[in-house]
Amino acid sequence: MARSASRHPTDAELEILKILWDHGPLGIGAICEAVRQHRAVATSTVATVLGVMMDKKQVSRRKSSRGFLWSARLTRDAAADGLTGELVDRLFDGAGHRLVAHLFDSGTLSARDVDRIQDLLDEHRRRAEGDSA
Amino acid sequence: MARSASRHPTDAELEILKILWDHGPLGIGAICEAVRQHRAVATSTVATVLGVMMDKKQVSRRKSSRGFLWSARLTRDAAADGLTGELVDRLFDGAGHRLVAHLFDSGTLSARDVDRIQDLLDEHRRRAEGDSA
DNA sequence: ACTCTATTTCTATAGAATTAGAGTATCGTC
DNA sequence: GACGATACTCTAATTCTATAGAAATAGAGT
Repeated sequence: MARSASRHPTDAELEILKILWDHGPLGIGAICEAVRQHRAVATSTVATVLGVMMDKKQVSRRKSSRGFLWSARLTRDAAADGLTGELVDRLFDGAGHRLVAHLFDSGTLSARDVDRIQDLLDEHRRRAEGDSA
Repeated sequence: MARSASRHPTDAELEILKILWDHGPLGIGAICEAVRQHRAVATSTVATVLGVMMDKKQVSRRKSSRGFLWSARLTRDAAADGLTGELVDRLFDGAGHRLVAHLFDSGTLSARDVDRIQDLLDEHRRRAEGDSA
């Protein structure tokens, strides 16, 4: 079988990555347990996905007394970068502000979201000035 | 779950949608021409994708003298909503401001992007005040 | 009307993602 | 040291996407 692939995590991969990001190194039993909070899945399914993720270097593993302990190797930020960048490229021709504009227009942002964005903006500006000074 | 994953446009579909959004109703020849600005593609390939898109109700068509004229039926905003929402759900647990936070942190925003976002924010605030006044 | 060519429809392929069954290995316990 | 539970590997079926060849169809021009 040819298991090479695309640079971004798929749905199944992302589901597992989130679990590993939130709850450190885990055995496959614990991973399955976490997935089963949301849906039924066979252990072998998770194992297969983990194998693919090893090939893609999204996870690493170390031997423990009982099987392996699995960890995320692709960081949350790196994944977010890749997936966000992909979206911006695919839909907004690479212009990040157009994604933000869409968020404002679509009404998916709460008032609190807007406040937080102002804070982010202020901090971003402050840092930019500090760098150039 | 038996995901019929086609809630959102795929890459090939999005490529065609963008062309139709930008240049109104087009015949298949013109669509192919536009795609071929970027890459080689067979006419039958585009036709097949258009057929799938008809099934998914992403496009409509009307008879013209020569074949059909194809139009986008899924709007740009609706597609952006769907794809952006999917990303926010998948990666940021539904919190839009976290997507924006990531954009700031990742350095993918230019200084001009930041300025534009401030404008968007100001306008958003103005509108919100206007509504409540 | 007949041919040329653009278009449409039908069928097929390869690759990927997702899923899981069956078999094998191994740890922990009695 | 045998046994049961857990974990790992191998193989495989299914579905979706992207792709295009071949055949059928239908304007357009002479």
